[in-house]
Parts: sequence; C-alpha cells; structure tokens
Amino acid sequence: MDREEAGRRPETVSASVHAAVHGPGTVLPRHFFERDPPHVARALLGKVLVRRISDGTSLSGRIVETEAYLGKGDAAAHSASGLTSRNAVLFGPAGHAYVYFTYGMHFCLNVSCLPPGTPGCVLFRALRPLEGSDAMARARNLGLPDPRLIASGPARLCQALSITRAALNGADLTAPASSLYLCDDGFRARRIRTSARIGITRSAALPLRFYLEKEPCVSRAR
DNA sequence: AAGCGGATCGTCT
DNA sequence: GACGATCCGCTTG
Repeated sequence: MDREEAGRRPETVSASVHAAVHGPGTVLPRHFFERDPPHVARALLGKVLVRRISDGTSLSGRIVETEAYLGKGDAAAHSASGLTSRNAVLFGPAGHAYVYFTYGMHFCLNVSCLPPGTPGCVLFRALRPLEGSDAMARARNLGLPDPRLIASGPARLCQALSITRAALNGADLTAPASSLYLCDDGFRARRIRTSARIGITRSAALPLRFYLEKEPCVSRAR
C-alpha cells in the first residue's frame, strides 16, 4: 500500500496559510490519544490531518476546531447507550477512526480515545486547508477554493478528504501505512476558545467544543 | 442576517 | 416508525 515513506517528501504549501508547515512532522503516536477526550481535543488543535488518496497525493489541513465526546455522563455521545455494532470502534483501542453516517447523506470523522473498554472520542469539526486545497474544493463541488468553505464543518471535512465509513471506519490513524493520520509539524496553537458543542440536544451545555481564536476556517464563524 | 425545511438512510425504540 | 454530533438553498425582514 505504502509506496514511499511519508517522512521525506518536500511539501508544497499555499502561501495563504498563516503559519508555515515545518516539513511533514511526526506522526502522533497511540499514547497521544490514550487520555481523556477533552485533553485530546485541545491537544489536536494546530495539528495536521493528512489524507493520502489513491493516486498517491496528499490532502491535508490544520485542525482548527474539535469536540470531545465522553464515555460517561455525556448523553450526546454515541457510546452513551452501550456497545453496538455501529459504535464498536469507540470501545476499542485509542487512535482509531470512528466514521459514522448521518442525516441520510453525511459522514463525520472522530478519533477514539482512552484504553480498550473505555469509550470516548474527539470529533474533527474544521480544518484550515494546507496541501491539495484545489483537489479538496473539487471534491466539494465548489467553484472557487474558498478556504472557509472547504472543510469548515464535520461533514464538509469528510467530503473534502473523501472520508467514508466503508473506507475508513476502524482505521488505525497511528499506523505508518495509514491513508489517514495525524501530524505534529511544530505549529503551536496560540489562543484556544471553548464553547458548548454544536447541533446536539442532550448534554448540550457541556463546554466541550474547542477552536482557535480568530480563525476564519472555524465552522459557524462570524 | 437569520430562519425554515428538504434531502435521505442507518440505527435503535 | 422516529430521529439524528449536517448542509444547502430558498424565504423573509
């Protein structure tokens, strides 16, 4: 699957990005995700989500918005009613993709947290495009590659990166050969804001949404 | 600028 | 049989 090692390619980065990417960086290891979802959700801000597609090119974006879903005391979490075939990934090891289908047409991407048997995850809600923004805009059927419309919203993010449940649910995001993984490229998030999560009805008041201040690619931005 | 509803189907009651 | 961790286009003010 992995035709060339992901660590040595020169990266082409749009000049419009506000901070430079310092090379491909290091892939986030499993222990990064073996923590409480709120910690992981904060720590993921500023990291890079990379998707290698079949033609060998990489699509990527800086994570600017996340939400944490807890294993206990969180009625909004898909794991709230116990293990089912749909949510089984959440009860497995940390660092795996939980992709679900909703509203008859949308996919959303999460990463599992905490050790096996203890559910919890982080929902990826928005990216600032880095590599492949033109290809991502095409995948979204956008006329112009407006960075604010490419991956600002969990379903838009999945559409931009061609993430489906069939292709990626359960995938190990820490595996070297993964077609979807997370990187630390040295960027450090400046100001992190917290709010209630978006679009849920139960446990709606918990402050479990995290996003970068003054970031135009956050969903539902002003 | 904000609010409404349609699209569309897997999952669980 | 109902309801989404959503998005988009159309309406109204």
